[in-house]
Amino acid sequence: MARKKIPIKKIDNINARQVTFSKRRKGLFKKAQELSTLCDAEIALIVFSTTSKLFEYASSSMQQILERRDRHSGIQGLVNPSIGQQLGSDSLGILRKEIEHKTNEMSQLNGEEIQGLTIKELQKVEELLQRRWTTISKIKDEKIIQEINHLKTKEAKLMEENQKLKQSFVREQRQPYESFTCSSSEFPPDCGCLYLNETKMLVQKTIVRS
Amino acid sequence: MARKKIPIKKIDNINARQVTFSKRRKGLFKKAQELSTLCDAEIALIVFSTTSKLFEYASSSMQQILERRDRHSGIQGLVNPSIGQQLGSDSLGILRKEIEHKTNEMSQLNGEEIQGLTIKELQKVEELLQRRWTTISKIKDEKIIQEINHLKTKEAKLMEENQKLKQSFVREQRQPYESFTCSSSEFPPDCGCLYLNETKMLVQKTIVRS
DNA sequence: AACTATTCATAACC
DNA sequence: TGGTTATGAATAGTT
Repeated sequence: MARKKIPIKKIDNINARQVTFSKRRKGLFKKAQELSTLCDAEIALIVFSTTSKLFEYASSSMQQILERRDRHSGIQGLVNPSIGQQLGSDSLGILRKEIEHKTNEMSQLNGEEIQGLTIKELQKVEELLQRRWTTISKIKDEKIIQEINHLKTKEAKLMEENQKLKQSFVREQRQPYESFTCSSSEFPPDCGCLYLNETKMLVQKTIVRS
Repeated sequence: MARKKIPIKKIDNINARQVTFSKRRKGLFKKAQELSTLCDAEIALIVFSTTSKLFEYASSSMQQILERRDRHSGIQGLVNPSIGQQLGSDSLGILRKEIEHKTNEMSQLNGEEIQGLTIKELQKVEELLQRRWTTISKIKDEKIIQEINHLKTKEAKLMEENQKLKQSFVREQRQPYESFTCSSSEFPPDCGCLYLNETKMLVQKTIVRS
């Protein structure tokens, strides 16, 4: 964009690259800030130079934005949509909306009047937000577990009915019905295993690192 | 930057704001990509629109870049980074104790060394811990959803088998099988709840601060 | 760091 | 939305 057009590929000359990095980085950050202001968008920008120096910009709090992204990514497309639309998906849909709503609520509280607060007030708000988050998190977990329990109940009923059907065959002196699905060994059915895996990952994520 | 210079402040007209957002966002992402290519920089860009839609760019892997940033911001060697990957057999109890131990370790570490840290360092630690929390929370959710999906799959299979059994009755000129409901459906002590408790303990020990 | 000659991005208009 | 254009901004090369 200047005296000459340059191809968009890695600049060979180290010095030129360094200069370009400085100039363009500055431009990029300015653009990010402008977009954020003009359009009321929440923006996080992280840049590592070749020399591993870190530059970052965040329209609000970097921490907050990354968390928001975590949640956003976490909620999307987690549920297998091909199976059982009739059952759990509605409650999960509600759950999804609830989380979204609460999250927005929090964002608003954060963004609005934060400038006029004293440190003590900020501490209180911080505490409040933290508590709200735990509450929401708890509610969410409970809902999901309700869903699991509901499914387990249904499974149990189905299995029982299934069993009785098979027994009916036997009673009727028929040849035993040949089972064709549900070799329950293909997937560890029990929560013990789930819990184990969960815990393991938990340990890794918590302790290992940095 | 066009027909007229506009002031950098929130655009009032909602429609105009939306248009500007689209255009400038595109420009911003292009610039980010160019900087990354030209200068061999690692870049992550996260944008939330006013409508909470997420747009993101990462020169490599977003997760990787965020982790790199964590590492960069984090205090090095604060936590003992060694724990075995092995974890063959049973021993929920052992695992639980290990978590407890490690968690205590962390608390102690936090408590002991906390005096020697500057405010900036404390902020970084705080941010790191919170991000870890969200990460764990996300992983947990994914696992639980997996469990739900698994149960749904199982349910579908059972229903199918059930259906075929019933059809067999019909084919055999029998009276249609009469559906029934079963009263007690017992599932094992719920892993979700157990896990949840575990998580909350961890969260409390991890997050409580300042 | 400045300074332009250029190219690029984009505000307004369709 | 999706294109066009006149103009303001960004910047590559130079000093």
